[in-house]
Amino acid sequence: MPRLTAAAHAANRAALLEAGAQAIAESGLARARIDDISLAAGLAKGTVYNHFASKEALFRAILSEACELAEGSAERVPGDAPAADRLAAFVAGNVEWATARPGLSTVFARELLAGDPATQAFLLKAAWHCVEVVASILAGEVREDLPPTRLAVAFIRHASLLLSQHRATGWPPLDELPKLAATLFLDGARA
Amino acid sequence: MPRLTAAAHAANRAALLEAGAQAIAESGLARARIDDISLAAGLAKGTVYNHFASKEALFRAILSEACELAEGSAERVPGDAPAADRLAAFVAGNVEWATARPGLSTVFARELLAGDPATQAFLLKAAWHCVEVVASILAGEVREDLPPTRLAVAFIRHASLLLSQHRATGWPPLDELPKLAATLFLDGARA
Amino acid sequence: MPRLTAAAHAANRAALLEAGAQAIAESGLARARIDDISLAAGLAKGTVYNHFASKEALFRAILSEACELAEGSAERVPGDAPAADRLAAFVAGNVEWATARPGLSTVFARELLAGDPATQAFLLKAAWHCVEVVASILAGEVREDLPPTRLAVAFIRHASLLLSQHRATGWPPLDELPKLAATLFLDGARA
Amino acid sequence: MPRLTAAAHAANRAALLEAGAQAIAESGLARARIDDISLAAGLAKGTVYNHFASKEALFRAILSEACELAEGSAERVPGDAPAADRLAAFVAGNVEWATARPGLSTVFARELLAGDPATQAFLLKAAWHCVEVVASILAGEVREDLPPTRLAVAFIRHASLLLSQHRATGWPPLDELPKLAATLFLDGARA
DNA sequence: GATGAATGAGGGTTCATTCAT
DNA sequence: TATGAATGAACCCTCATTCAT
Repeated sequence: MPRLTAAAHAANRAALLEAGAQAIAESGLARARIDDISLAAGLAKGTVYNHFASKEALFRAILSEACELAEGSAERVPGDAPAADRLAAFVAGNVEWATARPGLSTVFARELLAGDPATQAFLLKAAWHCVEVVASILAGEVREDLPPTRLAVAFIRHASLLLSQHRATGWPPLDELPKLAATLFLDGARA
Repeated sequence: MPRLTAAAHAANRAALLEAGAQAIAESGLARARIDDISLAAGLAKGTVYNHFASKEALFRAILSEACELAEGSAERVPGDAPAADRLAAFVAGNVEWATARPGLSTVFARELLAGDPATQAFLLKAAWHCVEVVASILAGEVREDLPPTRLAVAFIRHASLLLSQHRATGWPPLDELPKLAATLFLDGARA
Repeated sequence: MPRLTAAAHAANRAALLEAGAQAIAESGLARARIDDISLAAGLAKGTVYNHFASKEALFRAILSEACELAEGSAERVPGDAPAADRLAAFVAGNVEWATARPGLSTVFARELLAGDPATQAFLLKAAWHCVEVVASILAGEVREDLPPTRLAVAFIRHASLLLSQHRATGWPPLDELPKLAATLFLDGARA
Repeated sequence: MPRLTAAAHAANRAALLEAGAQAIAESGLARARIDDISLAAGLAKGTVYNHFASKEALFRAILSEACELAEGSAERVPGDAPAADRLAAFVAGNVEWATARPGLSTVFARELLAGDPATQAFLLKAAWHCVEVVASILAGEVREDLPPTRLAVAFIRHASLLLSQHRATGWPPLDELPKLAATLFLDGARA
C-alpha cells in the first residue's frame, strides 16, 4: 500500500527527469550535479535514488523519454502525402516537443549527434520506429545507390543538426525548419 | 636555449596533443584523465602543466590544432572547378587528416556537432576561413532564400555528420563520402 | 488495547529481534541495514522505530535477549554434580539455544569475544548471574592463584571460542563440545 | 626515478598502517574514517590512496602486518625446552609486539576472535607458520583425541582471549600472561 | 624542464531516521 | 500502529593541480 499516490510519484519522477534534462543540457552528464538536479526538482538529493539507481540510470531514463516523444512524432506522420510533406511532418512533430522541452531535446540531440557508440546504439534501438517510418518514406523515392535505412538515420540526424543550428544562431527559423530539412535532404540546396 | 631542446619540447607538446585528443575522443573531456594522457604521451603528469596551463587549455589547443588542419584543407580547394567538385575536395581534404588523426577529428567533430555554444563559437572563429571558402563556393549556386554563410556552416557540420556515421556504421564508405556529402547537399537524395 | 493486538505486537518485536540478529550476524552492526531487517521480519522500515528507538537500541535488545537465554542456561545447571559436569551442563544449555538461534548466538559471541569495552561491560552486567554460577562451580576447585570470578569470565569466553571454532571448521563436534570445554579448562590438554 | 626516497615512502606507509590500526581498533573498520586516519598519519586524505587501493586494502595490509609480527614471534620460539615453556615463549613474543603496537594487536585479535569467515581464513593463511609451530609443540604432548592443528588454532585464539581480558580488566597481569596461557591450556585450572 | 607524491575540493551514493498518511 | 517516501548528513574515492627535488 504505497503512502504516495501513483500520481504524486509520477509527478516527482517527471520533475526529476525534467530537471535532470535541463542540468545535463547545460553542463553535460559529467558536470551536472545530482544535488542541483534534485533541488531544481524541489526534492532532496536522496530522493533521486528512490527513482533512479544512479546518475547513469537517470540519464538513460531521460534519453528514453526523448525517444518516446520522438516515436510519438513518427506515429503522427500522415500516411498519404508527398514524401517531402511527410518528412516535414515528422520533423515538425519533433520540433514541437523540442520547443516544449528544450532541455530534453538538447540532451537527445547531443547524444544523437555526438554520443559515444553505445549511447547512439541505445538511442537508435529505443527510437527504431522513427527510423523505420522515415525509411519507408524514403524508400522508392531516393536514388538507388542510397540505402534507405542508413539514409533515414542520416536524415534524422540532419534534422537535429538544423535544430541545433537554429538554437545557436536563430537560423533556420523554427517555422521553416521542417520544410527546409525535408527539402534540403530530398532536393538539395542547388538553385 | 639549444635548438635540439626546442625540438624535443615541440615533440613533447605534439605527443601531449595527440594523446589528449585520443583520450578525450574516447572518454570525453570530463572523464579523460591527465594521468592517462601524460602516460600515453610517454611523459609524467606534471609535464602536462609545463605545456598547458590546465586541462581546459590542453583541450583548446587540441581544438585549435584541428582547426588548423581544417583550414589547410580549405586552402587546398581548387579554384576552378564545378561547385560539387570543390565541395568534395574540401571534404576529401578533411577526411584525409581525419583518417591520419582519428582522435583529433573525433574531438573536433563532437564539438562541432554538439559542443556548447561557447566552444562552437570558438571553433567557428578559429576555422572561419573554412566557412568563407565554403560560402564562396555556395554563393550564386544555391537558392536565393538560403544565406550562404549559414549554409556553409550547415554544410561543414553535415559533412562531419556523415563522417561520424561512417565511423559508427561503415556507411558511407570513406572514398565515396566527399562526393556523397557534396551531392546530397547540393542536389538532395531524390531519385 | 485488545489482547490480540498485544500478541501481534510482541510477535512483531520478536520477528524484528530475530531478523536483526541474523542480519547483524552476517554483516556486523554497521553494515546491517534497517531496511533488510524490517523486510526479513515481514514489516516495513518505519515499524522498526515503533519498537526500538534506534538501530543501536535494537542491537542492545538483541544482546539482552541473548543474555536472558544465557541466564536461563545458568539456572538449569544441576546443583549436585562434579564440577566438570556442571560446567559442561552450562555449556550444553548454551549450545542448545545457540543451535536454535544461530544469528542471535553469533552476535552474542562476537560481542563477548571482541566487542568494545562498553558492550562487554553491558553483556557481563546483563548476564552476571551466569558469571556467578560459573564462579561458584569453580570456587574451591581451582588453583588458589586464580580468581574465580575472572576465571568464570574466561571460561564463558573460552566456551564461546570453541563454539565459534565449531562453526568455522566443524571441530569440535557439537555433541562433544560441552564436555571438551569443561575438561580442557579444568584439566588442560596434556596427555 | 621516484621523487621520494624509498625510506620516506616506507615511513608514510608505516604511519598510515599505524594510524589505520589505531582508528580501526577504536571504531571498527566500518566507522573508522579515512580522513581521520590520514590526518593522524600527518598526511592528506588523498595520500592514503597513493598507498592503498581502498579502505579494505588498507585493512588487509594492517592484518598482514600483524601476521608478519606473529610469524616473527613463532620463529623466535626456542627449539629445546618443555612444551609449556615453548608455548609461553610464543605468547610472550606476541605480547611484546602487542604492547608496542596496541592498535595493531587489537585489530588482529578482534578479527582472529570474531572476524567473518573470510577474514579468519585470510589470517590463518597469512600466519600459518604460527599454527604449524604451535601444532608441532603440542604434537605428542596432548591427548590423542585432540587434533594438534585444530588445537593449535584454539590455543592461539585462547591466548588472544586472555590478552583481551587483560586489556579490559587488568587480569591476568601481562608478565604472568604467557605462562598462564600455556599452563591453563596444557594443564587446566584444577587445583 | 621533467618528475610524481601530496593535496583537498568535489560529488556520487548510502542509509538511519522522520513523519504525513 | 503500520507504512514507505523523503530527507540530508556522512563518507569513500577521484583526479586536477601544485611544488619540492
